Amino acid sequence: MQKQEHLTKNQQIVLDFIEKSSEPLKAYSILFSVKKQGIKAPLQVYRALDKLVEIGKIHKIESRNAFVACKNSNCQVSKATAFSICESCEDVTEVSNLKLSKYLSNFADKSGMKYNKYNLEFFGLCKNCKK
Amino acid sequence: MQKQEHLTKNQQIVLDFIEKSSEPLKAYSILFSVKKQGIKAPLQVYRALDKLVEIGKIHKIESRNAFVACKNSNCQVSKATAFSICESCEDVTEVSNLKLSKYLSNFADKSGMKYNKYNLEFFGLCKNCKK
DNA sequence: TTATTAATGTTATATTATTACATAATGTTA
DNA sequence: TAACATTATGTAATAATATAACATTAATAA
Ligand SMILES: [Zn+2]
Ligand SMILES: [Zn+2]
Ligand SMILES: [Zn+2]
Ligand SMILES: [Zn+2]
Repeated sequence: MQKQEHLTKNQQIVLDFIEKSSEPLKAYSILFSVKKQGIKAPLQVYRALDKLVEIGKIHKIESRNAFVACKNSNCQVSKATAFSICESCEDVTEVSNLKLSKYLSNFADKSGMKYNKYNLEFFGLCKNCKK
Repeated sequence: MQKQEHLTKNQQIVLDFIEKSSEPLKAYSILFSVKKQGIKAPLQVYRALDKLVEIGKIHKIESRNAFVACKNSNCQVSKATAFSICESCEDVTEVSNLKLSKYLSNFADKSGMKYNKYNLEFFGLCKNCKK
């Protein structure tokens, strides 16, 4: 039950741009950059972003209101995501750790709530910025 | 090395209001509600929120741009936070689980990055909404 | 006291995201 | 195919969230 094979034109334009970037991108900076490709309004970008998040091609870094391409081939849907964020240079990396994802996916606490999704953001200083 | 003992007037007004609420509150809804107490501008609310987050009295739910009072007496600073969020009724509960917090605080991956902070948000359906 | 830091008040503005509505493209079923 | 439903688009307007800039006052420290 794949979610969607074919991306529409706008979705592809936005995805291409995000995939080329080495850093998280904000919606309006994407908008500015894809104007030459015919995308004119915020809503066109937000709609593409929503869909790309839904199918797991990109993830939203909630604490930064920014978007990154999924670097983890396993993420077919954005339902179990973890990132490490450098508070100095704002570099963001998707954490891909099987033990962690298993631990969190199976996590259950006293609330009796069954979780079907999580997002985890780690903060610290990256190798470069630690020096 | 306590961070701050004494809250200023604005900080106290905002904190009181958040503590009374059973649900996460957004900055502008706080602003609207504390106008009768002399707080007039967004920045006054945002400054109070910033400080309250910094000293761990409240936490920001990043995926919702909303704020909740800390329910975990251990949180002196907002550096290791976890929440469960009902995607139906938007109820938010602070997860207080020693094993989880130890696991995440000690987490290290191949990136070699040392984390000094994290925020985790679980999503699902709460007991009520599951019925 | 003097200097320094932290908080405040106020206005304006920047940034992020959605509503509303009309239209077009695509997929499904008969 | 025709009829219908679903999904995506285009466009304009506006809502919601957050910060910059600057003047002033209060609290702390030397
Ligand atoms: Zn991913
Ligand atoms: Zn860094
Ligand atoms: Zn707490
Ligand atoms: Zn619920």
